[in-house]
Amino acid sequence: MTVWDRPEPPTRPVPLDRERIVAAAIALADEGGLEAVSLRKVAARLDAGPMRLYGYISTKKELLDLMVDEVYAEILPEEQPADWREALRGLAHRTRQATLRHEWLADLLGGRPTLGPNALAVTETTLAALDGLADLDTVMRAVETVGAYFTGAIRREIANLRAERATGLSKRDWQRASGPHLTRMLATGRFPALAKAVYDGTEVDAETSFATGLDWVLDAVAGKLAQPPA
Amino acid sequence: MTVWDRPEPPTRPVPLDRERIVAAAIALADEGGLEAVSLRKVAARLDAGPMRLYGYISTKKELLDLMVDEVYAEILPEEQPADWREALRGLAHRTRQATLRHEWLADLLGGRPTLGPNALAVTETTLAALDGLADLDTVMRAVETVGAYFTGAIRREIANLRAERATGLSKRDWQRASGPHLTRMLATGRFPALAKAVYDGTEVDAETSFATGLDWVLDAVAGKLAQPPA
DNA sequence: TACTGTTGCGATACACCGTATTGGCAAAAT
DNA sequence: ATTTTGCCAATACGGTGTATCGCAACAGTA
Repeated sequence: MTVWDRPEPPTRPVPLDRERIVAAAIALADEGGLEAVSLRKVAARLDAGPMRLYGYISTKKELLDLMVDEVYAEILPEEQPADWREALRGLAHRTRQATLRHEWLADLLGGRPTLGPNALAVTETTLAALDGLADLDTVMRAVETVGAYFTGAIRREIANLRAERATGLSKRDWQRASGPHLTRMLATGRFPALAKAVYDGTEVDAETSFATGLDWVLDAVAGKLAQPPA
Repeated sequence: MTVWDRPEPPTRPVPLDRERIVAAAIALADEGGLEAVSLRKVAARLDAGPMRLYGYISTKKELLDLMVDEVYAEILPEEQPADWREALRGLAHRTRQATLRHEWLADLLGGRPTLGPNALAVTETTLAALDGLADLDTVMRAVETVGAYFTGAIRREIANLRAERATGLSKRDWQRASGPHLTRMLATGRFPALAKAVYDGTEVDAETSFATGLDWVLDAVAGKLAQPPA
């Protein structure tokens, strides 16, 4: 009896933990989107039966929450930002970059309150950067307003990106590619302003558009933070 | 043989159309959320077999798109708004109200480019209200920035609302209700700014918070629209 | 060492999903 | 009256999340 035909021992089960499970789920999602994440596939990637996961996770929703919080670790700034504006701008851009790396995050962003440790840490450093600049309510509103902006902007950006990817081409050709549908609609003449926008609009790249809108919002916040509490 | 025991004729199949299908789907979603919408249940509500729907709809995603566009009909303003600010503010508030009536909309908002006729009509009147106030690129950025804000804000509001509903109580009791988890986290002292925010923060109602953030963003837009094109 | 209790894992099972395929039946056409 | 056509229902398939259950390996005790 040689070594190589000795029957495998029944595959000593590799010990599992949340980290490994979450990592496997993220890998699947990065490769095939959120819809490629099923408990069965996650388990298979860890050489385990599906039910095994329930020892570490109580539901699929919980797994999704853990995935999100894991990505928040990438969003946490390396050092406490210098001023509030840099803190908020950095947060927005890091969130955007993380979402470009993990597109599935766009489907989850803002869908549920983020209470994981990493998300809390992100919120903490953000609040700390704004501490004392105005009364608490104003600070909260500032953070939430900026957060609402970049959350929505990122979602839209990913949505457009996917649509372009699906039809195959850039927004310029998009009017044609997006099918007869839109073209026909615009041709009806019922949407003159929209037609002008589609045909005459400059194609701006997503990042600058994101950054510009962000600066607008930050300008607005600056104005409100400056005012003394009523 | 009397009338009432005459055997039913084999249930003359009610003729179907997209409208009825979409209406049934929306009704289901209003009652039980998006996860209550399955082609089987929609069909059942119309006394039809599931496969029957495929004569009018080619995929479930398409049905969801149709549902969204149907709600955009509620968002369309009744009359062309007077000025740009009112146009954008109204759009934001109507979208929010529609989402409060159809909470599932929050799960779909911003998830996909909206190309249905009603959504296009909404975009059209919005663009028309801003037409000529600045160069096209600036106008587009204005619309997109405001849209990103209220999209994100609405999603967060619904997410919080669901969380509160799940734990049962208001945000004030939420720190306790949200389970040992958050409380323990805050008690670690690793999140001083966040703890202060949670414990000392005023509870502001969602609508004013939404409106305030919106006004900030509109102020910012006003500043940019005022500037002459570079 | 023999036996027993416990624990954790795998297999099985259930209800449901979106959708492809098939077959029969009623209406329309010949 | 017969054939053809078009639509609808039924069936089927491969997937999903999760409850249940039985077994096998280990721990502790006599």
